[in-house]
Amino acid sequence: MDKVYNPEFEKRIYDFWVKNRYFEAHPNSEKEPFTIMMPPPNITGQLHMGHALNQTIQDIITRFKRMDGYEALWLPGTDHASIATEVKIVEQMKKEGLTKNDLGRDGFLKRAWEWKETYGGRIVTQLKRLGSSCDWSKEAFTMDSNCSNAVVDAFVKYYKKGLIYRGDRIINWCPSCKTALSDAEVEYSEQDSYLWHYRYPYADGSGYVVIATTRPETMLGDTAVAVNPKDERYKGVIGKMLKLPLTDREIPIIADDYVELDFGTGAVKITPAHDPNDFEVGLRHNLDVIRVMDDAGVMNENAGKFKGLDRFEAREKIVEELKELGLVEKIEPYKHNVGECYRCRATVEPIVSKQWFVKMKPLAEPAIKAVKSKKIEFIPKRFEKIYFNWMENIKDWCISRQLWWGHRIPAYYCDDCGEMVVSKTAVDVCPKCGGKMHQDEDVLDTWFSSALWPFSTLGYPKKNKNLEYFYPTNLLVTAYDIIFFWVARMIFSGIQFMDEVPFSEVLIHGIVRDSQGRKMSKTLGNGIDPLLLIDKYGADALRFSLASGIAHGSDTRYSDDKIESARNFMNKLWNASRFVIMNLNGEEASVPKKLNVSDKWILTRLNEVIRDVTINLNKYEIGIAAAKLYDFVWSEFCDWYIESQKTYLYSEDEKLKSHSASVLRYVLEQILKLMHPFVPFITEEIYMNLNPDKSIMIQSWPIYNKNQMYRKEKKAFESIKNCIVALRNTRAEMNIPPSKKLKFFALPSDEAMFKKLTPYLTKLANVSEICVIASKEEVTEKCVALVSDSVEMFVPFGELVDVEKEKDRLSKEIEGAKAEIAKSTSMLANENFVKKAPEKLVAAEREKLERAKDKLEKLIEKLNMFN
RNA sequence: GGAGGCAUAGCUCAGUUGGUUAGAGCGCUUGCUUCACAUGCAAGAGGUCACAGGUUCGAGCCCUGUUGUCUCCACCA
Repeated sequence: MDKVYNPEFEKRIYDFWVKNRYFEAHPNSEKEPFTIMMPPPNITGQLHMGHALNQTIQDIITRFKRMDGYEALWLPGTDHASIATEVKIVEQMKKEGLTKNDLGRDGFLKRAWEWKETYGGRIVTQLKRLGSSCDWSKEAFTMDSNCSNAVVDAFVKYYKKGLIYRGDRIINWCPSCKTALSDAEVEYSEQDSYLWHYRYPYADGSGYVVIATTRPETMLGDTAVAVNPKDERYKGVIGKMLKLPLTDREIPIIADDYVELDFGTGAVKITPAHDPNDFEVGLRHNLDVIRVMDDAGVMNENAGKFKGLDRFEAREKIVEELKELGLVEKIEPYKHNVGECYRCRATVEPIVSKQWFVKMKPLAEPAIKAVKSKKIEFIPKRFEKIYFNWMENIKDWCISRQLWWGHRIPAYYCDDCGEMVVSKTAVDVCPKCGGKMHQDEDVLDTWFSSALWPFSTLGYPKKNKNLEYFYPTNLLVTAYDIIFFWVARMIFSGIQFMDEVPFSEVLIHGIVRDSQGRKMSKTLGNGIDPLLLIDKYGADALRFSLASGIAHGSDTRYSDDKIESARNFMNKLWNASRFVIMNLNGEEASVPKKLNVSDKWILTRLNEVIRDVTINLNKYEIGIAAAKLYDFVWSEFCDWYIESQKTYLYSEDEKLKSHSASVLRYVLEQILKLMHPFVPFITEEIYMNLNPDKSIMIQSWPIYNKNQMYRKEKKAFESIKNCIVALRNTRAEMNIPPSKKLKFFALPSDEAMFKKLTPYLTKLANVSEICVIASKEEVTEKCVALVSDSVEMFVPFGELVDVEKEKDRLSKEIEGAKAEIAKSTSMLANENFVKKAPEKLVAAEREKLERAKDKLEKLIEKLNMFN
């Protein structure tokens, strides 16, 4: 083994795992399944830190469950990402001077599939570098035949149940992508703008009404002005006609509760074709719907002389003309939220258009119930509130997209009579009039297919063994940003088509921010490429740094320090293993019958860690488990156990050497197994070094063994640790060089136990001689005295002792002991404490007080020795 | 407008159901090339647990309020 940890073995090991098909899961009646569906990354995607975190968490859980005896399936795949991919390809074509229409639908799709073949696998290759143990034999793609069948099946079933309809509604329109968007696909951001106040003159010339608007260009589509029926200011004018400026139309003043009394002027222009609220008002009052913009956001023929102008140019022009007409009352600076397309950032335009919708209320109801009844639990729980809030206020889901890349809507229209048929298979002839049928041009929202992911990937709608065995799945692991897009929709889809919720637990994690806490983004250029980190530090170091310090649902920060620290930990594990291996002489990992105090201590601690880490992992407390392992491996196994064993390993006694080597190997192998889910590569490399051709990833998870719990020896060893620390401490304070061997007198409380522990003292505190005494009278030299629970130590430093310094030190210790006594005394003097606190605690407090008193007494004696 | 998170050492964060003198990593200071590891070892400095109340024998933890900060949802033209 190399002296320094070098993760170059990662690729070899991953290939080994894949070759041996260790990641694959199959229906197995002997075992319970544990299934995780991977959130499918977009085929346009490049691995980023968010993926790395998401993958690390899923892989830790999958590997743990696999070792813990489950048939663990982690099913991977990719998403066709309809809009994102189409945008990318169109951009690419633009560079060649091509447009979608140049290629036509078939030509474009051919190109899109080629693009998918070229780039779609890139993200998958990248995921593999993280060590993800997913079952690649089941890899799915949202547009493969399985998933596409599921989409068509779901659409038709929804339609037959009356849960999908087609109609003219106001939807969010992206004039740049030229498609409808769902509500979830619009992101709002506050922008500086103006609130324009205009005069709309009465048709009879008797004056005017002032309206306020943030979007002057839509005025050309106004079909009314609304006021609140309770508004005294407008009591008499309801029903009167207004002359709509810049047009030859007249529009009525109507009364509607929707209008707020105290905002703006109390009079609102109503544009049903370009505002969701106005659309509703329009329905209530039977108003005309006049679209003034086309699909590209350019003013259309209804805009009169403004036709052909871009919407923002039109805004300026209209304001200018109104000014000239003297109809502008005032212009106030105003901040308001503007909706943007989540893909291309263009300002979204609410537009009335004919689209397909999923009726949400009937779907939301059982989906809410599923979480309320705890069939599904969110971890942490607070995200359930967010989920309920969304589900309870949900509006119908616009699912049609005016794109080509995606699942084409399985609806067919007759060219002659207009008859519509929704069908799983192509319909060429109209069942009504025999005319020619053509398929709907639109495709489905990309999230329509992802909503089916937990069962479409397992072969739905075909009944099969995988679906039967692995569905419903156990756990979904995702960041909080796609709860609405994805998690919620999977829940109602699962209930709808499988009659069962798709998973029982949803583990929500945060996002990875930069070292300053900012979101990583392309525009900020603060993104960190995980692949570069893997090259530099290794995937294990990246995984461990991500796993450390994460808590359910909270964000985490990336920093170079963190990953370096993780890499150093890998180096520590590597070198500890190297040390153990170097000292092996054919020993197996075994626990001898007769154990010494250090063995009993490390075994006790090992079992405590096994118990705790198992509990933590079962609760998905990955950050806590990682911290416990880090501390145990570094601060206990390496710093104390390995160090203590040197006294045996460097002795001449072959039996002692061999005994120590066996236990070291045993504990190390248990550690490797506990660490494996977190850092699979290094643990596999070391394990195979110890056990050629045996893979660690298919070994059993360590089991807590209460027969290896030795409380007395644990206490004894820990107390000797304290003595050693005290000696080192004193040495440092007294400026005694570490190389100088110490001699001292010891007055132990339990002599037999103390004698068992002296070898460690000798080795770890660099002590040459310990003279066990029965009474402090035997100490004649000038000494530094140390008091601990189990032993009093008198260290003759001779000339090196600085009397004043030592007196200071003792005085400080005395102060500490006094403070402790004072606190314990007052606690015990409190009747309520003695009466109400658990007996165990009161007893512990009494014992503590006794110990402190004893210590104080001894310390005072010591101090007196100097006076 | 509504909902939620966070506030603990210089920085990043732990702190499980309330119970020793509140911990770790990084950084800082000091000393060590001790035969697994300088990606290391040892020692040290550093905290009014945001603020104000309350519950309790006991509060970093539970409750109420305040302040700061971040996020999500809704959206009044």
